[in-house]
Amino acid sequence: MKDLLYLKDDQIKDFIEQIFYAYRETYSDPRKILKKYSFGTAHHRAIHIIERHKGITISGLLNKLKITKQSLNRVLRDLIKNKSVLIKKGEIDSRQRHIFLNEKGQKLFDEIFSEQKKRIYNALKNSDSDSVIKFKNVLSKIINE
Amino acid sequence: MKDLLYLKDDQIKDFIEQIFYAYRETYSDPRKILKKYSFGTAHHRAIHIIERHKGITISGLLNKLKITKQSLNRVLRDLIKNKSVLIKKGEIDSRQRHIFLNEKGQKLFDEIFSEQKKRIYNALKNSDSDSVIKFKNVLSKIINE
DNA sequence: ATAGATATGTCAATATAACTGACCCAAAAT
DNA sequence: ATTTTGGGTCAGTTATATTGACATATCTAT
Repeated sequence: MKDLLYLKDDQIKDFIEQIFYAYRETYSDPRKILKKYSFGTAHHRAIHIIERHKGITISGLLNKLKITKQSLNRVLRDLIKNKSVLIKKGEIDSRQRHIFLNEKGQKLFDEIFSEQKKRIYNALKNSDSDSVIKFKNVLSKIINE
Repeated sequence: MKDLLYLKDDQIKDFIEQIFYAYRETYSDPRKILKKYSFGTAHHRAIHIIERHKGITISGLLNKLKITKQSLNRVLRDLIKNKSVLIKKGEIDSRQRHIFLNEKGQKLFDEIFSEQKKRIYNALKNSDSDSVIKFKNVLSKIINE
């Protein structure tokens, strides 16, 4: 029989609490850097996804961020004004906009990432690869539930 | 030599993105229930921590939530007005306030939790206990970095 | 060609949750 | 007796999101 002790409510409650802390800490590390550019976490999240999904469209970004287009628009306007982000019209479908980080944006991303990286890197460097794989798998299952 | 392939930047960037999704999804599941009571995620987080740390003081709560006392005060005022939360003066140090969920608050918590539980439970039920333990360990390391 | 659907942009008002800064009181610690 | 600590509160502001309405250009299907 399967041992389901680890699925007791208290364990699940702990996970819910821990997921909150992990998110909060991971995303608060680069706040000083963001502040230098007068950006906030909303800008950070957009930059992160644009870097990971180069050329993503507006609706693609909306699906990942799960915010309204009005909210996204404010963020993108700031990033465009700052010349961190470049928008290209779609070649196949010219209604679409493809979003890229330009050189300035990539440098900003790198600066942000180097702050965030420390926490994750240090957490993982003493873990075996099996732990890391299993961590990733469970995390994916939580997201795709 | 240790295999550090899994510590490549792209892998770490993925984790940063995944942690955001995991947090967002986990905490958006019970929003409809919260809305019924005119509460938001700020109230939810407070309720969760009060349930997990019964009798916690104001400063204890502030340390866990990492918000200002002005912010916490708004949330607690709402919870007290709603009669979900009970405040007791400290017996040893009467400046302190110990915070508890009363019956109504516990019922609200249970309702919220049952919504959140599904996601975590389903994610974990088909994982072996080793995966769950390792997930927990890595998560802890990320928080305590 | 035209009608409808889709992708995006934008105006305005509002909500939520946080912040800073300034004070206050009561009780504990020194 | 004085200082420090734990907590409460007023006022104003900022960051990020929302709802709702409407506009424009382009693509798709008939």
